[in-house]
Amino acid sequence: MPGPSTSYHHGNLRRVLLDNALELIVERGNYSFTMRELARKANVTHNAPYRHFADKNELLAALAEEGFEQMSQALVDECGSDCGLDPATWLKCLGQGVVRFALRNPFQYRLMFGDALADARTDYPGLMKASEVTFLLLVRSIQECKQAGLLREGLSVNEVAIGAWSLVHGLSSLLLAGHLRQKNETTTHLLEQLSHMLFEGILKFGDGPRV
Amino acid sequence: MPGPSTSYHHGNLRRVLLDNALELIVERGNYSFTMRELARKANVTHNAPYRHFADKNELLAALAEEGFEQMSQALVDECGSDCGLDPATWLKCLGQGVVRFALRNPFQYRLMFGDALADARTDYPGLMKASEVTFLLLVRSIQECKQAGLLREGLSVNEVAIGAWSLVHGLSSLLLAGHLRQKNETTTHLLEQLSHMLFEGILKFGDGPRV
DNA sequence: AGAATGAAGTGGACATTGTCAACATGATGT
DNA sequence: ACATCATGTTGACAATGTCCACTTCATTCT
Repeated sequence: MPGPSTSYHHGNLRRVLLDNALELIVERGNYSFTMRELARKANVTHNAPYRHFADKNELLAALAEEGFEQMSQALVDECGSDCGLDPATWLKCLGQGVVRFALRNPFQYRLMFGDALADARTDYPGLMKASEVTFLLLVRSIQECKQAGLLREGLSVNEVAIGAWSLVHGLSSLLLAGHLRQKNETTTHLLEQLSHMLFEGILKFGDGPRV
Repeated sequence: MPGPSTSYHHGNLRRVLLDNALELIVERGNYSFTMRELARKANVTHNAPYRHFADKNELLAALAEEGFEQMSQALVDECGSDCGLDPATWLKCLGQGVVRFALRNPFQYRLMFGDALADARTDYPGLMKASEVTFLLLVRSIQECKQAGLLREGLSVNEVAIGAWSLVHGLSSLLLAGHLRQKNETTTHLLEQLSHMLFEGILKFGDGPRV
């Protein structure tokens, strides 16, 4: 039963903490919130949050994990969960989907790929797992390209996957960090040009998917 | 005169703070050092550091700025400060130089491109300037390519610059974050493959620089 | 030369935070 | 009915960032 809000046990604290944390991150553009602050916002004493997260990093890791899950979901929604007819088109959709997700959810994306967790990332198996699932989507689309004989000679699936991820993540990252003057070109135009560039680089017959 | 270390005025505090901060960052892999800690390490009272940096962020920004300056210097050292004979070779050298700098100075690179400063980046003009100087190196090499008639039809210098930066920064970032299993392939082999991929994508005659 | 100004460092006070230990509450299972 | 254990509470403590008033010293102005 959805609880009497006055009960001794909150019953929903973990979720509330995560939601409030993300809200504060978005509001302020940084990770400066404190655990005690979260406790106050949830009408709970200063130590209650620590029953759910050992420290702030563990909470951030949980947020990042959810971010990967949302991104995977968004990609499947937009591009389907496997190659339809044309694997190159699938790859293109996935790549552009990543950038769009980043622009739509800048703070989650930063959490997922940024250095807030840095080397500590490997301490959170759930997070590692969630990120690998996402990566695998892109890898599979490239495997399909290879099987369909679309890749240039001498290119391994792994190399192309790294190249595609680098391009896509690099663009997202630079856009979010404000390193790129957005100039006149709309983002969608830019996405088209870069997709084209990549496909010229990796596909046998250049020119990318004929859509 | 280089001072008696016992004098009331430290005389060199700013530099010492920066050096010690970077040392702590490298040691711990995060930005958890405190200002008071830096003060103790420099044999100075807890408020002295604030005469040089308004807060921790300003200190981090200063470190990032020096990082950009070092990277520019490294690139010029390795690749020269302008196109020698072949602009495509220059571009290739610069791109690979960025990745190598990132791998050599992972913590500085994270500081420069990571989200420690995030949106606050624009608050530090010196940092913005230093980063633009670095970016300009790559842009100039691409302008030279364009002038030499090497670029494919329909590709603007700006678009190619964004593509090249994205690829190069994305790779560096993913490598440092540990998102890529390094697998068998040595990094240098990977760099060659990705360079090749990019050049196939942007150059008229594919195949990249003939070196 | 001597005074004045201001940059750099000191010292103390205070609210806030993370952390630890002991305790209270209530849901769950046998 | 009772024991157990996850969840939340309470109180204490050292460390931190921040504010303010004070000191030291180098530079500049007259």
